[in-house]
Amino acid sequence: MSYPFQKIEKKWQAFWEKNKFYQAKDFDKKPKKYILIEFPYPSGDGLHVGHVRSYSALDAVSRKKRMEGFNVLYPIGWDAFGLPTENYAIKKGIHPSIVTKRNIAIFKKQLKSLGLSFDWSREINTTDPEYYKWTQWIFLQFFKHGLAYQAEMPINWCPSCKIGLANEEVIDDKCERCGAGTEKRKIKQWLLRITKYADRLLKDLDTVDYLEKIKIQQQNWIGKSEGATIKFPILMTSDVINIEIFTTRVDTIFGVTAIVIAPDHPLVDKLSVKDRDEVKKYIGIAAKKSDIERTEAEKEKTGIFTGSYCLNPANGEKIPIWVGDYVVAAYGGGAVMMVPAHDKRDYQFAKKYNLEIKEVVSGGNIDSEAYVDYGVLINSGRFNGLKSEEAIKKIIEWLEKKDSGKMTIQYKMRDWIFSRQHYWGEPIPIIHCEKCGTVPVPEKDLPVKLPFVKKYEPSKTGESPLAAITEWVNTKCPKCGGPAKRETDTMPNWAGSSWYFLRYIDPKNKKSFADFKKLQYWTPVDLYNGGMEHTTLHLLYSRFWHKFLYDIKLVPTPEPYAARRSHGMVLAEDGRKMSKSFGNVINPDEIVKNFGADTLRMYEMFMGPFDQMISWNTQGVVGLFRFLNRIWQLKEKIKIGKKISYPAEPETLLHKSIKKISEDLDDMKFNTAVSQLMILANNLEAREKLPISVYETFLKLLAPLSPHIAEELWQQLGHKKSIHLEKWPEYNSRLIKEEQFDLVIQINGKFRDKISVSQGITKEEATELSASQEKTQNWLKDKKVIKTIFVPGKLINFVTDDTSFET
RNA sequence: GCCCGGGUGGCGGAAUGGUAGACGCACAGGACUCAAAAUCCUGCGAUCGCAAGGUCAUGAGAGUUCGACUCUCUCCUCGGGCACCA
Repeated sequence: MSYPFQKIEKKWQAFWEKNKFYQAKDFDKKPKKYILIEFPYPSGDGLHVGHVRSYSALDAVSRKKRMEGFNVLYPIGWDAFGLPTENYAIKKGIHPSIVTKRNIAIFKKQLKSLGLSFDWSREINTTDPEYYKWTQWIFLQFFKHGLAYQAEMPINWCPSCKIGLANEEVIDDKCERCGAGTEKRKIKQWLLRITKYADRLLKDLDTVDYLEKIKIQQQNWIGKSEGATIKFPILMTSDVINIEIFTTRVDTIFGVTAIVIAPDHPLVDKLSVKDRDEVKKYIGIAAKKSDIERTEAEKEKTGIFTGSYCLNPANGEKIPIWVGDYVVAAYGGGAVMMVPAHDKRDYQFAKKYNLEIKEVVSGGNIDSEAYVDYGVLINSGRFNGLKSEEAIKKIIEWLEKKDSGKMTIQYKMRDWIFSRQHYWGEPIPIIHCEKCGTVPVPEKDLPVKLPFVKKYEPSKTGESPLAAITEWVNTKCPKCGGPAKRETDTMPNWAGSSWYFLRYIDPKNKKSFADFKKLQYWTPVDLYNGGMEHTTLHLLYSRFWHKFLYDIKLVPTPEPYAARRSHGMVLAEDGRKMSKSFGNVINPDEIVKNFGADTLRMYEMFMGPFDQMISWNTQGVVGLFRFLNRIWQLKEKIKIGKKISYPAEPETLLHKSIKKISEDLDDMKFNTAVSQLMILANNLEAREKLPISVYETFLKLLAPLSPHIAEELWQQLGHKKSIHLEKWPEYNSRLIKEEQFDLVIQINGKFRDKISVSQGITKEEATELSASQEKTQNWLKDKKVIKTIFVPGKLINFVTDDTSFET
């Protein structure tokens, strides 16, 4: 017979909800903790066991923090705009708003069956006009501060979704959402000027506690590099035009044997081209390819000579100008100087097209391969003999004086393309007037509600489906009152998620997105957990929005999240991703039904290190179910123990466990916390009598990870108050130290024996005692001890003169 | 090609310079049962040995150290990311 998990889980879930003690109190006297988990996208597939993993983990942290006396905010909501819903709606012929509503209802029911301590009173939904009103409002602030702008520019175009994609949304040459190959297309797009914040987004990483790998990834994404912009004047009869290139290796400038510009570089048209048709053909082919296709590493680099030349400002040499599709227009001005001797890619290119390879940094053998490291300059005129580092400084100074170059900082990060030609998103609150131009919708007219229409398929023209709703599009200009048209693009789903954590703080506010005093109380978020896949998109975007809001004095902190951790994905039993098409999806409802929410949660905490990817194992679930059943049986021991008085046992293991579990929960090492609970439970089980105080402490340690059974057993003891309102146990550091410990005896670093000795043993005592042991004497026979290493509280190691027999 | 993570029993993993394999799963033997399930007890890296015990073993190889799963280098391999970033 298993314990009645179904009954008790429902009972306590209802009890907790009725008594509202997971509701966070604004301005409470207790110190605050804001614990945040990425809110789910309510897809039609329902809750994934991966959701359960991170939500349970952060729930355990939240529950422990409450028990430690904090006023905890652990909220939840729905990130519901976006393509999956729209695609599903199109396929099934159901309006996205209805699909969303239905999916949320399913998710909510599933989440509630897990007994997570979310503050449901603060639930938010990005598709709620009361919510997206403020998303639009923030966009208007960006617009008013010149950080939102429109530009006609090449974008990634997905021919299947019929939508423009940000670079960030193109994965392996393919559309992130539908998997179709992308191509290039020019469309007028809204962009957010995230590059203006590049330096601060980079620098302020020093002020936050993120996992190191998250910081590294953000740093690499922002990609600051210091170098120089150099002007190469084009040799033409008429006016002086320069090609500006960016390089981090000015020290190799005397080795330049060509300049390569991107096919879409604006100067291409101005060059006097030798064989215009041929060049045009090359450019035409290049234009069709996506960035990733063009710049693919394995692919052979191609290019074509234009027929024009320019001058190397360093030595006055005549340099041919080429067009190469591996040069990206959006980075570093879309032109590079080619130094075959000292760049692998250039070397390859030069070999292919028979360009000169001119060595200017010594140290390698350029006959066989490019030498890319720093070295000493040669063939570089007055700079010969200088080391690369020094030469870079000197050459830039020199070029600066000649007005041929200057120090430049480049970032890899580009501005954020913010337009989507889709229905299921926040309308961009802009009105286009022929007379007044681009006019923001007055704030009093917000929200610009998404009109409810029957047809929401993307139009084949690439325009948003909203463009077809003439009665919505045609409006009056707020400035001049004349006829005008609404912007029909919508926002990407990153918009609503860029600031949602601020809305939890004041979810019902009608006057502002959140009251400043409340923001002062709750921000920054103390702990934010999410997937690694959001490190460079969502995490960076929301930091950007927050910094902007900070600059216009609407939020009190420069950074939104004080700490960021990440969880690993949960894969299927076969090691693949869970997917309907593989038929390997685990439905959390089934586990809850058969074993209970506590078992599911405990299993997911125990299955492996939280930050690593892991495969599901249904067999493993049983182990945790057994464990909870054994805990259920433990109470039988209490009845016996109560009647008899007994001497207090030294509670070393209990106190060690309190310490270990407390630290593990803080460090998000949930698997070893559960393991320690098992060790402690085994110990309690093995006892003749179980003191009630020890049992109660055990239940408290169990409570964050397995809240229902802990509550039930707690209240069975006659307590009227919830265990989740109890104080978290503290350990007594005196009780952790055992008087005796096992001293390990090593001979030449190998374990040979151990003896039980008292804590304060000195090196002399330990040496004498160990040496007198029979085993030790056998091992040391005929050998001379030349060194003795003593590590207090741990071991003693005898090093002998002859180790040949040992190794 | 570059960047970031991994690689430890049959399996998930533990141990961040000091007894490798905690804890759990699977498996085997036993108890209980008419029987099965559940539960409980015992064993469980490989190898030699009757045993005591020894030897080998943390992807491979080298190095540092009294001592290396842990630190350093080279390589292999799996996973993830990428925008050839000049």
